[in-house]
Amino acid sequence: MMEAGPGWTKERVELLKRLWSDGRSASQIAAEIGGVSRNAVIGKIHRLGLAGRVLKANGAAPAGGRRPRAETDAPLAETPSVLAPAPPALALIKPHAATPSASVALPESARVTIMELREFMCRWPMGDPSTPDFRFCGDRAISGLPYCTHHSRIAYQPAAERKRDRKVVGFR
DNA sequence: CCCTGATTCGC
DNA sequence: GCGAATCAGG
Repeated sequence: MMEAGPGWTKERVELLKRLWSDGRSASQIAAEIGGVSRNAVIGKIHRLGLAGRVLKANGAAPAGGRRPRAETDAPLAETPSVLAPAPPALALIKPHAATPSASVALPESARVTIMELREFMCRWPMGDPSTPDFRFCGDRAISGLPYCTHHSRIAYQPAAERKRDRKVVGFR
């Protein structure tokens, strides 16, 4: 008894396929199946030919991919960074009234001033820039993006998803 | 700082 | 075939 080395049995592969097609991430699947790492899951996915869950008709950038194992010391090319998400309505920061008032009641949970903003903090504006209680979200931002996961979803809503969600989000 | 999948290559 | 290490990117 006790299967010592549970390889990719039929059942495990089936579970893998089901979870993957269900939209679960590799790490989640790995945790679900157990005994395997996220890399193992991804590797198996590829060997099964299930990779590329979301195919882009445009044949967009391969997104990811290790270099051909050579020229490790290639000069860093400066990426143009064309991404300009344009925050909801933050374009009018008046120079006046930037003084922090003391009698302002604001939740201390993840809400920071511009001085407290760090690179990995969410820059989602909260409140009116002209009022003293103007703060930023301050939650942990996605690396490379100015917003946290929650606000990134709001800022970068895909056209397909935007159609369904017609709720006005507004800042808070 | 966290995460995602993609690829390579020794085993 | 397997998956850790590494890579690119959000």
